[in-house]
Amino acid sequence: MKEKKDSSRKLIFDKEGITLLANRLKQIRKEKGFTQEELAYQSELTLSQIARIETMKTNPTVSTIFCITRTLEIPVSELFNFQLPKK
Amino acid sequence: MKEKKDSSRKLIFDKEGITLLANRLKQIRKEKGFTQEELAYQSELTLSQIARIETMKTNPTVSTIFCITRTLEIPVSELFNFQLPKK
DNA sequence: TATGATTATGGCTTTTGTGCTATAATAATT
DNA sequence: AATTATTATAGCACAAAAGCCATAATCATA
Repeated sequence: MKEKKDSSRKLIFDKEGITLLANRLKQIRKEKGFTQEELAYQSELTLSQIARIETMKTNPTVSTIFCITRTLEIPVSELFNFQLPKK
Repeated sequence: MKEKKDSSRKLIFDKEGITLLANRLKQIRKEKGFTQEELAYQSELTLSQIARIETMKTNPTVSTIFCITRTLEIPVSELFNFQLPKK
């Protein structure tokens, strides 16, 4: 039988926002003196996941962000303290 | 052959943070006079996804959040303007 | 320049986010 | 009370997040 392709389905990957987030994370992490590995370990995430965020390879969930900001001891809003350009 | 169970693998679902986010979204959406459907449509998301966020059924990605804050015309940090309790 | 530390990447797997499509439940309005 | 608008829930499919593990690449610094 022919299957539906449903190829119109497209998930969002907001490159601009993800880039801004990546840069902000890298900046704050260094300011706080964490290596990616330390941040990962204390946040109970993997090193590869931290690296993927900082290199914009992934579109993290808010729970992941919450873990990170808890470790960095900053308000979540501080990690998102950037201007998202309007579409 | 016996297979590895790998049952230790657990993804994060930060219920506290997700609850705070849900409440904040609902509040701001109403203040701005959007229905869930209007917010979904203008954000190019589905109604079910907006409902799932507001009812804490999902752990949204940051790209989804970016779409929403663009529609609401607020900084991302405003949606995260809450105090995440430390673990 | 070699060595160690840190960051980046890649394959594979499992779980889950999100789309889609209905339908049910609840709130407003007439 | 009956309609209508809005919100919530549910099942299925697919794409992707994130775990795990290994290795490559880059950066410091002795």
